[in-house]
Amino acid sequence: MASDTPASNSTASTQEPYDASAIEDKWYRFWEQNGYFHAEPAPERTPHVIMMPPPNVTGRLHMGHALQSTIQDALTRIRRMQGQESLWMPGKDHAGIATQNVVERKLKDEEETTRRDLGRDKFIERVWEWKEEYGDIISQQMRTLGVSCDWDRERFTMDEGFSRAVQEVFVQLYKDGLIYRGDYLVNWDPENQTALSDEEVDNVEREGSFWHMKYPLSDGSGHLQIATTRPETMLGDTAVAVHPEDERYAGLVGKTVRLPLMDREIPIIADAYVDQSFGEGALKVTPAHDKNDFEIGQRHALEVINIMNPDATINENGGRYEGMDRFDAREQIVEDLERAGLLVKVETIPNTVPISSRSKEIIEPLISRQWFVKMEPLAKPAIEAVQDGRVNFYPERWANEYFRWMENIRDWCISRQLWWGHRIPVWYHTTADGSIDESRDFVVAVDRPEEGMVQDKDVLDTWFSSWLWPFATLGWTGDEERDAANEDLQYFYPTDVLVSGYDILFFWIARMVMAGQYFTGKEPFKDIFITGMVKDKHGRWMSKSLGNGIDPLEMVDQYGADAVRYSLTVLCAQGQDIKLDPLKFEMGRNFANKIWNAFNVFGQFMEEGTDYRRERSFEELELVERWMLTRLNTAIEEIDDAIGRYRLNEALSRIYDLFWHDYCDWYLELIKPPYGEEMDDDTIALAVEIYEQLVQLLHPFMPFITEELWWRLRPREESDSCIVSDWPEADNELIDERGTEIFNLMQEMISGIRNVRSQYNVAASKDIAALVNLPESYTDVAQVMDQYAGYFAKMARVGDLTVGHGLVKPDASASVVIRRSEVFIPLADVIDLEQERERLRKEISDKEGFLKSVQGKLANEQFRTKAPAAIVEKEQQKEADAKAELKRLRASLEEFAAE
RNA sequence: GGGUUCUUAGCUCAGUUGGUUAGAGCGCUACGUUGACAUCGUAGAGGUCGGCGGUUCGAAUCCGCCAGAACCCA
Repeated sequence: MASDTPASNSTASTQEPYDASAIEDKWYRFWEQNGYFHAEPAPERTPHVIMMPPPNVTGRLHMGHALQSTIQDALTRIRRMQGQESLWMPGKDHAGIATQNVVERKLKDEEETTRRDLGRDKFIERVWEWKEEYGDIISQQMRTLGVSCDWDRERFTMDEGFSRAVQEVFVQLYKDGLIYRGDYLVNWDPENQTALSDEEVDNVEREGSFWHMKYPLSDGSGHLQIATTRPETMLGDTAVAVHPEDERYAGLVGKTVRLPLMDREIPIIADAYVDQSFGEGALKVTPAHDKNDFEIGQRHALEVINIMNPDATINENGGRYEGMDRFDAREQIVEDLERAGLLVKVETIPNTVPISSRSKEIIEPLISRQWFVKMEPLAKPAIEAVQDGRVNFYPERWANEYFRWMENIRDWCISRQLWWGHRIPVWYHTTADGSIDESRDFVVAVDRPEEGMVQDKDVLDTWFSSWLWPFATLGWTGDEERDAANEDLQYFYPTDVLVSGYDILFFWIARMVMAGQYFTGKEPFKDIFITGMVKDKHGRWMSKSLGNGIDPLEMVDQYGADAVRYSLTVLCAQGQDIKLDPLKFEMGRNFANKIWNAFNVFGQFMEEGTDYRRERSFEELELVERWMLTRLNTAIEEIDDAIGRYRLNEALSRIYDLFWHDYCDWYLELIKPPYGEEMDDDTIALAVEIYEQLVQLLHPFMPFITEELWWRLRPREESDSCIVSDWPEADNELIDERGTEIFNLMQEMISGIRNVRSQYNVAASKDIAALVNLPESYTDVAQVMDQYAGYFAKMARVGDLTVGHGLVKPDASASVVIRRSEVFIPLADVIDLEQERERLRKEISDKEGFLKSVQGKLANEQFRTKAPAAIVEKEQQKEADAKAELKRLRASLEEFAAE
């Protein structure tokens, strides 16, 4: 079964730094070929399902993908190790405009041809060819990150079944009265010549000109002054509006003005929409080219004159400006107005301009016949789902954004004048010459209802397919019986958590909730984990134009996939954006190197092919071993808890700390045999056992190196693998509280001794003596410290340790005070009395400050009565400790003073 | 104009329900290479938690106002 033989448990220790590139590809192939990523309905297990936000087929891996994939993979791997049937469903989005643009550009560059030259069918064929050739690049790139998604189930929004589901959905919504067709003002992208939804338009603040011009009154009694940022739209003006309460214009309402350049008479109307204080207080009304004007036009039954062609040139309604581009026409019109003496002034003002998020072209509002989804009925239950906690946002605050959008929702323009996408399932009768017969009703149906009918030429918004992603990927058809018999759908849906960035909260996440509820009756996921966005190190968006992008593949190449994953995860805190400096990947690389080398500490003593595990009672373990197990088992609970709250950075930091600062810095240092001696098998056994659990805890985050190391720990079954090993469980039997307290005290003493050594520049190789003076009551502590005097020797080069009660401080010794205990370090040959006095004075002064703050609290009657007893007790303990320490510190100082 | 978030060590940032004179990584200083790791170790310096007020026995944490930054929506 295993097609790629894993490494033997080679224990050969290496002196080389860890080289990620040497192992990562191997393990990915191993996992994939052994089917570990694949999930199947398994009634005896609980499923865990994540739907990968499908990247565009045109996509290349960027840091945002890397971050989100890493998080999804970590969650998927954790649940898999916890025994759930963990499905991470990958796929890709056909990305209508983006893909069409890419192929059009290619046609132009390579063949100097256009889609129109080719014709629709040929063009679509070419897009499919392109998709086959290049559409898989991002999936290949994602593999380098180690993603464990179920590639066997990979779906594409244009797959046959998926496409059919999209059409079914359209038909159903139409039948339910939630889809309608109409002539409305839409966001028109002149570059792509298609309508866009409101969400695809970015409002960008720019500096713009504000032209003030005169509209002469028809009766010759003067003129009205009007200001606009888009003078060319005047060609389509059909009224001038003033505020009904504006006294300046009270007498003018009902009169008409003569529209300059067009020589057309248009009425002066009163409408409360007009802002009296803005500009001149008089508004030119162009119902065909402005959203607000459109509404004013409806209220006053104004004529609607469209002056623009789909390519944003002026059409036949624009008089002599016909054929000019909108911006050329603007210049010409301004010039003509000036020549006619009708231009009053030009101001420069900040102006919000709508930009197509696709082409970056300025959007033109245009009256156009399009298909819309009525959103309000869909929004209502989607709001309730979040209110009722059936769907939860992490972090919670995103719920507010969601509500705000949902509550102010506007109908969704879903038709696009593109060729690449799901064709709208609407059919028209034709006349004898083949053109659409407008006198007969259209038919909405997935399949051609009648020979000779033609299908609507437009396609649907890409998001109209991706909002079905959570269930359409599982084969949903909309047919109740068939869906009930669909095991995948029944088992895996609804899903558990969606991981995505806030940039597509409205486009996609919110709409998925709606679609899930409407078509399946269930919310598509329980949790929504919103990540921050990856920015450059100055906090700017990464973009091609700025050239500030950091290529994840390059980083993987340089630091290793595990390192990239580590750093991204640790930096991803609670929805904050990540300001990424490539140097951050050193954190991950260094950590990988650390654990790699840590293996050698015991690995060098291991014999190949030996399973060192053995039964030993907890009580008979060495102190540091019991302490390490206590740390581990305490940490596991905290790690599980953090994961449950989607605080992966916390969980991972905890593992890092445990591995580096507990396991490496203390545990390994203390179990190391003296130079030239062997490590005994019992010690190896436990070191391996703990190391294995650490490696497992780390595996979801750094899968490659942990898989490699896992295999080196002992002989494994071929069918086994770290990726499917059992997630460590906290064991309360393996906690030694008293031992841990004593060990902690020893740690503090060792730190103190090291501090003294460092202060007096005692050579690292020089042995020193130390006397540990303990309170009378610490009989067990004295016994343990005596027993483990070796720890002081190893960690602080204390060659001669005395442990006892009531010990007298030797002359010329430094002292370290820890609560009620102290350590004397005789340093006759090196000690500098004045320096030691200074050190003690500083400690005394620090401690006094501390004591003062504690006593301040305790002196407060309110604190004693109102604070919880446990808190008060804690403060009392602190006071007692501080007093004891001060007493000893002062005594030491006095001794020196006497010398 | 409305909303959200952020402001903590030189830099980048953690800090769950308010309760140790605040933590990490990097950087900095000193020392260190008789074998796990210099992608390292040991020790250390460095912060009145943006400002002002309030609530509270107690505030980096909760509330209000102000200043600055970013984003979303109009």
